[in-house]
Amino acid sequence: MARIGLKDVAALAGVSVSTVSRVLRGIPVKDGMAVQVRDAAHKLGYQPNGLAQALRAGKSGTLGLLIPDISNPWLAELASALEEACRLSGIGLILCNSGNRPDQEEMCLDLLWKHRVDGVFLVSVRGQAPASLSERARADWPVVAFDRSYAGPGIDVVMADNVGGAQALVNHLVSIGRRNIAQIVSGTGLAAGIDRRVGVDDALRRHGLRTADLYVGDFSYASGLAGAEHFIGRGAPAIDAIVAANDLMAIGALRHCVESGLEVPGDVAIAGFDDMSISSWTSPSLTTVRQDPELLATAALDLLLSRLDDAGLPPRTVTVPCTLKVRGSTHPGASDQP
Amino acid sequence: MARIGLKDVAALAGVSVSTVSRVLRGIPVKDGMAVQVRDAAHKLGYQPNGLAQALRAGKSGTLGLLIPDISNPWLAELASALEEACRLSGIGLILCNSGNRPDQEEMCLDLLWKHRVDGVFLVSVRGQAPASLSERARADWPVVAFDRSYAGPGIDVVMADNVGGAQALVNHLVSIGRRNIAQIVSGTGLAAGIDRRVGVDDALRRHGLRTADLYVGDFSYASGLAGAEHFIGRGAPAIDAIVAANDLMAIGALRHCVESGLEVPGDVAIAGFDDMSISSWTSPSLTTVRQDPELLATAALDLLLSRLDDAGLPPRTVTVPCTLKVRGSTHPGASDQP
DNA sequence: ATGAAAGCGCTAACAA
DNA sequence: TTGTTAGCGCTTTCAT
Repeated sequence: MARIGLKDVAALAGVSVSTVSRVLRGIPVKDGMAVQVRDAAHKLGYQPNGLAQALRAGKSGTLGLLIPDISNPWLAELASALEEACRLSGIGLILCNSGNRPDQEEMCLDLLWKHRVDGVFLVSVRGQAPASLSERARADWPVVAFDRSYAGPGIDVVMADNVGGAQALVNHLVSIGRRNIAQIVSGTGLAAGIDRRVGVDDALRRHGLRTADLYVGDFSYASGLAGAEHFIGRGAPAIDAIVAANDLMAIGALRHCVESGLEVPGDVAIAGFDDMSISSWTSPSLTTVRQDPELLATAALDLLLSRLDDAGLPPRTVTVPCTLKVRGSTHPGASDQP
Repeated sequence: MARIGLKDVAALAGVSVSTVSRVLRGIPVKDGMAVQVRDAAHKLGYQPNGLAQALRAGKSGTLGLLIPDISNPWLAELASALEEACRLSGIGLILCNSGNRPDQEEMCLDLLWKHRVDGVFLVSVRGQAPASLSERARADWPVVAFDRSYAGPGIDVVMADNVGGAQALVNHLVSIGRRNIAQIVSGTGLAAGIDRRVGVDDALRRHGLRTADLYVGDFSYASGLAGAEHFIGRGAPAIDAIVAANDLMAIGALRHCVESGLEVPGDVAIAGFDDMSISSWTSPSLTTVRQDPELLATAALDLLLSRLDDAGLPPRTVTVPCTLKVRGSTHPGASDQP
């Protein structure tokens, strides 16, 4: 059974394909003609072939999003926000997940390219542009990256104010009397991790303090668990606060502390970065720095749409502010704030 | 700057487009020709147009996945598993997220259809097939649904053994002495929720028990929180266990109990269904029934691939077994099992 | 207002 | 072995 095309509809309606095309595209035709054609189309269950349309038009009308790990709740929230922003603009969004594998990231870019998405939102695995991206750039493929280290010709960047957020967080910890602050940083090359560390170090310095202890994680729950174990594993902890470079690690650290019988925040305060919905589900709930997915998403979409309009635009970088969310893991009374 | 096509490569290499096409497709040509052509292609930065290829071939070589909520960690894990399974088979997978809105679900199906994915994995918002699906089915669009209520012509179904899993869970609770078991069920029309309730009710009956109390949720964390509040809100709880239809609700219930100062599992045991990675991050970690994403994913892919091979296959339903995961929320000693 | 025809970029059947 | 050509299904001049 062959697919139904414009031709079939035209035959049934007794007109030419161009007339059918016009009717379907809303271009004026003789009265009565429209209904007749639409009728035939409906009778045949006609569905336009988007491939042919896109091939003809030279664009697909959909955007792509590539994320490294769909199981990371914050990335899932960012994806949701982008999806929603695109929906409001009447644009389709398709998602690809690279599972944290650089090679798979290339494959996903190829897949999106193959489907000729008009532009790509890129959250990358590493702090280094995928090799194939420079080829694409040559072909004017608009890309918005969520990592400043990608900034380059034809690539716009949206990022949270990681440095400022981290500073605000440290100021908070100091204000509640913490002086021995340990850090769980990220060993991945991602700019977000680097900037957060810079922010923390900087703020500590301003308070005349230094990082009490350091653990290098990888943004995962497991590494947060390991980090806390490293800090408090042997005897009474010499630290009174742990700052993790993201919430996943903070939640891991929190769990280790709680399971070890420590009081949080009494013995040790714990804070993360991102603010995912699950971050307020812990007991105590997690103090964190929120990087708002909606804000990032709308900024990213604006960037992409404007570049779609004018490919000659210079590379731009937009920085979105963060918000400190004080909750139970640093402030006993604030246990249930959203 | 025009896009580079086969024609341009052909011109540069001084051959015809078909020769270029052959070289790129690995079809034997005269020695030396291949390198020369490949060279030209590389020099021009040629990238094949997947749209044209797919249009020509009548298929895109990629599959689609439509999920209702990317922020649901279990769905994210299912998506990962499908992605991985497809990757191993050398097939591309693109994802769409309907954000739990039925209208958006239709739009996503349209989007996937527009991109002419060769088949679709569908996790639906409701226990009712999207209207547009029946149109597609007419056009031989292979669909694998993760909900038995979608079973129909041209639609295969993969599901976990929800009834069996729920029964095993109740047997466990009874074996540890619980007799007053409350249920947080799901009010959505999804078959999974219905089946789990059937399994629980059935197992209770076999033990000569009945549901001690019931709350109707919606598979969300918030509704789990509300459910537990409903059960234990007023005075001492008359129940000694809570079974939720999924982990998200169980985690909500767990948090409410812990925050209320109850001992878990001492005062009340809590169990869920699904087994997401975050389910073992709670304190105590959550007893649950695992429906394995890998198992479901490989079964679903098998179904889809076989139907791609032979569209005439009758509708099939595959049921995958579940595994009881006993952890700290029902069994104090089991706190850290994976 | 409508139809014929060119062509988007590619592959495959057919010729040479 | 290689080139020519006819479409895949659609939109869009260009004639009519």
